[in-house]
Amino acid sequence: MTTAKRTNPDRPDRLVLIGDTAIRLLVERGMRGLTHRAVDEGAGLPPGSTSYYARTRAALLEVALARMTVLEAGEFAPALADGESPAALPDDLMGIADLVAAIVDAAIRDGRDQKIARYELALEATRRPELRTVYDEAGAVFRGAAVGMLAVLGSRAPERHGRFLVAWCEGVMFDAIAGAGWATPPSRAEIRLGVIELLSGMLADATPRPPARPFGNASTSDMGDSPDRS
Amino acid sequence: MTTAKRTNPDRPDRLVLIGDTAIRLLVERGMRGLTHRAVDEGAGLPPGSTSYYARTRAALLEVALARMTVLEAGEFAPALADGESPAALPDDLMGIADLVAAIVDAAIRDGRDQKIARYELALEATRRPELRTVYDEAGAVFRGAAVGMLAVLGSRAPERHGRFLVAWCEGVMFDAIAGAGWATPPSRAEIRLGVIELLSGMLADATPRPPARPFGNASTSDMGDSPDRS
DNA sequence: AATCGACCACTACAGCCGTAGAGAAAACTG
DNA sequence: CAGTTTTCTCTACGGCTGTAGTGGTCGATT
Repeated sequence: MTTAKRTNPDRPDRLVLIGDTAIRLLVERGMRGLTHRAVDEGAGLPPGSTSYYARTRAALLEVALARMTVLEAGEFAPALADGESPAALPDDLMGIADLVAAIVDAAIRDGRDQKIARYELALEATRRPELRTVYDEAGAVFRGAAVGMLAVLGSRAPERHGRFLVAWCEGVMFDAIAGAGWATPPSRAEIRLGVIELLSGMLADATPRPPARPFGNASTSDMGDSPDRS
Repeated sequence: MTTAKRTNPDRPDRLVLIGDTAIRLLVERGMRGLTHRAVDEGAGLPPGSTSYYARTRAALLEVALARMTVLEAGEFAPALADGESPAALPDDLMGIADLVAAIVDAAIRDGRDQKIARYELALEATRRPELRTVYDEAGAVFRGAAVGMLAVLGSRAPERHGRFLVAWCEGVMFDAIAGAGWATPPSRAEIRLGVIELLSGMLADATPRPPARPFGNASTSDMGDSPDRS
């Protein structure tokens, strides 16, 4: 429907090259620097190619966003679940703090460009509903994992706590990457401390012993994955 | 030095009109929609006016950012300090939670446009050092207040805690405004709960009785928890 | 009162933008 | 190997963008 002409999997199509270049341009020059011709040039493609694969500008943005979703999914795959078993997630506070700190620290240090491009597209999605959809789906996965972890820890409000945990991470990352704290980003140890404090505040009145079953009792429906999924 | 021709206070100059219009365009159409001619049109000025007051595009961005700094300062003035007495800030956990929740809630609900423009400029500042400066100063004020409040509450690491409190707020706001949680922003009560949990987690090992002296305007020097640079 | 200088409106121009379409090249079919 | 369809390259065009410059208006100065 959008513009992706060929989804043939046996050719790693120019679309991913165009998407990667678009993301790079977004980071280096912002929304104003992302143009069809700039992508052609930046990707070493013959002039007009981008204009052919993404006829309109909206289509070009969708290509970039789609590519970014793929990249981000691949980024969290090793951390969240190697196969698709969420049981690989840690189930104690310290383990979760380690994991979260590792993810945030990595995002600040190595994933800076990724994040800037994401913010740029998030802002654009403010004005383009068609981007919003894709964007939200990606976020739901992340949040689902957080809700699941909070549930395992015995939180009495895993939905809200998971959401605020994600928000905390997002805020720390934004501050360190694009905010006023860019000059002195927090160390990984500081992040870890922060996560521990946040979680222990949330769990002050948690059920004393976390339930034995992996995940599964969040207030609303989706929240992550059921224990067994085919 | 930048481009502000006239800082004469007795004429509320076209510069503020231009700045306001630039901010509005930033929100409605993004960076790509902010052009000299669009500002002329949007502000009802004769064509060429914006191009005269802000000869280059960089100058136009600075006008917008300067105006936004003023607007934001005016926004927090009633909440933070009417004169400049920080003693008006609450000094107990619940009072602070109320204040923070009120600020964040207001930002999400009434200050959405303000925030979007701010994010847009923050991203641009990633690539323009001259914007960075102004931007950071505004953030420092906010963070300073947070550090002060945490110090009053007896935090053992007010620098870090204040910073993470601000980051938490920033994350909640971003999520609700431009992030995946835009559809269901948290209620003010939920935000309040979140702040209380965050603060109580930070203050688990706080000094039992908070010090009596009001603040101390912790800029960067004194109370860092880690051996950091000054 | 004439001059002068600041302030401002308007126009010009070179360059880049999104997008469309015509035609070349390649791939596929028989 | 001829024909046909798909995939791509290249060029064109109207419109918008940043920015500089030119001349006009108006108040202040002497």
